[in-house]
Amino acid sequence: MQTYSATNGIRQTVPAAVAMRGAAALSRQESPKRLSGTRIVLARGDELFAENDDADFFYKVLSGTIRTYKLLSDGRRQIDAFHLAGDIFGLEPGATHRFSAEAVERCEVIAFRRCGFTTLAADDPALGDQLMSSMMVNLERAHDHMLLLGRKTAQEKIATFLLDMARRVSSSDSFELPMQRSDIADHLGLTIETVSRTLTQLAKDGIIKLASASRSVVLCDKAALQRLNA
Amino acid sequence: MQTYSATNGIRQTVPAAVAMRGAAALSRQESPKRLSGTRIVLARGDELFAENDDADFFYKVLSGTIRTYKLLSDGRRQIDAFHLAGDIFGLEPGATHRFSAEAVERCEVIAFRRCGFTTLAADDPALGDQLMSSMMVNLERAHDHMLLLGRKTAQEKIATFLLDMARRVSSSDSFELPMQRSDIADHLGLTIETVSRTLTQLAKDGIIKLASASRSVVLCDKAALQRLNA
DNA sequence: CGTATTGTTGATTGCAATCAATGAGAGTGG
DNA sequence: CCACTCTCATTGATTGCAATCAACAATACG
Repeated sequence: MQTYSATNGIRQTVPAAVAMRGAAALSRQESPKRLSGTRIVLARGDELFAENDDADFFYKVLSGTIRTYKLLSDGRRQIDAFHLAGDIFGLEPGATHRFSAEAVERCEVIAFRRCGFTTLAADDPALGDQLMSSMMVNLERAHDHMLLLGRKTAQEKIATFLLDMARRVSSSDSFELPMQRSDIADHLGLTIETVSRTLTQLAKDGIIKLASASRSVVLCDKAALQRLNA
Repeated sequence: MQTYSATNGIRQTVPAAVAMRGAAALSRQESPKRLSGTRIVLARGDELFAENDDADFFYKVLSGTIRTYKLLSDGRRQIDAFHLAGDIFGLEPGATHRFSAEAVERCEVIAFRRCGFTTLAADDPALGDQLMSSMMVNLERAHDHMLLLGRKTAQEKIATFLLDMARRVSSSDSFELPMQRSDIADHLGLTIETVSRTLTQLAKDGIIKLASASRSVVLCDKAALQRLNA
């Protein structure tokens, strides 16, 4: 069952409009010859799938940002990754998803029906390679992130995060963070207060600049950040 | 270049015997028809590969325990996984390994030469599925572990770890831990002192029993551990 | 313009890290 | 066989980083 987290924290059924949009796109675009996906548009906060949903599809981001996360029974959340344009996620070894996925901001994604991998690879070898490669990239990012979560200080976590986001969302050292402080906190294993304090401190030190809106960041001293990153 | 960590912490070239054994096995076992690997035997502490080594091979554990880990420049270590019999690891998106691998105890592994994935899958579809599946399992474990590292307390981390090890190394609730406290600490993002204290406390609470050698563990109250795990 | 949401800042607490010392085995050589 | 050493583990005292508690500011939104 598709659900999303409403702002009040209560889980509700996805608006019918979202489900319909998906279904319409499916019938319109599906082709027998080549693996093609269903285009889905998500608004900020919409849920794509939840933990324990059937994993009949996996996804590729066209635009926007998706967060995938797991929850503990008392509500503590760990965002294991932010998926940006081009990223593939949601491929599972079992029949159900082991984490949830939501739109951080307005997103377009393509849903691919999951099928036997070899059949798929035989049908389209390039896609097979791409999928395998994407799994390996996701795993590599997970390894890096485990090092961050297990062994880095708050300052080091923020420095790593900023460098990583700069590399992924922008060609320059100036960019807009797509997510809010609570998302950053739950990704880095911190609280929102610590995220805020640490960013403020880096700004005071002249290492970064924060705009008044505080979603836009300029990396003034990348070398200093990289020193915190090692 | 293959190296291993000597007990004094200085990295040395692998004993010629190990390298030779591998080479001999390779020429003896390699067959053009079916993908076959090189059997390698590792002693406790031997290094299989290091970060930035060429990733020409990936590995499957036959027996024993392998730890894969990353280091920060100042020596802080994060063990991202322990690999037990049947586990596959070391497959990389790039040309080099992004983490190191060492034997926690005496190990037998098979090294498979890495080659284009589709060629491989076309050659042996079952193996292709197995590889993809193993990547997905590794990624799933990584997700679970990120939740642990980012959001669980010391007690919860230990509880999760014990339940996981029990499931993987033993059919019963009584088993031997293959690794020492420092390995557990670097896997869970704790110090050895905290690992020790937490295990002692669980024993005092009657939830587990530790033998004098303190490597052997009995889970007396699995339900209590599972409560800490959720 | 008022309200809800998101972000910042300050005071204090608490969990796990650090510092320090001791204990328990395993292996070695006299 | 028994000191001796070395590694690994435990336990205690104290510190410190980030969490928690609390209040307020800024921004977005209907």
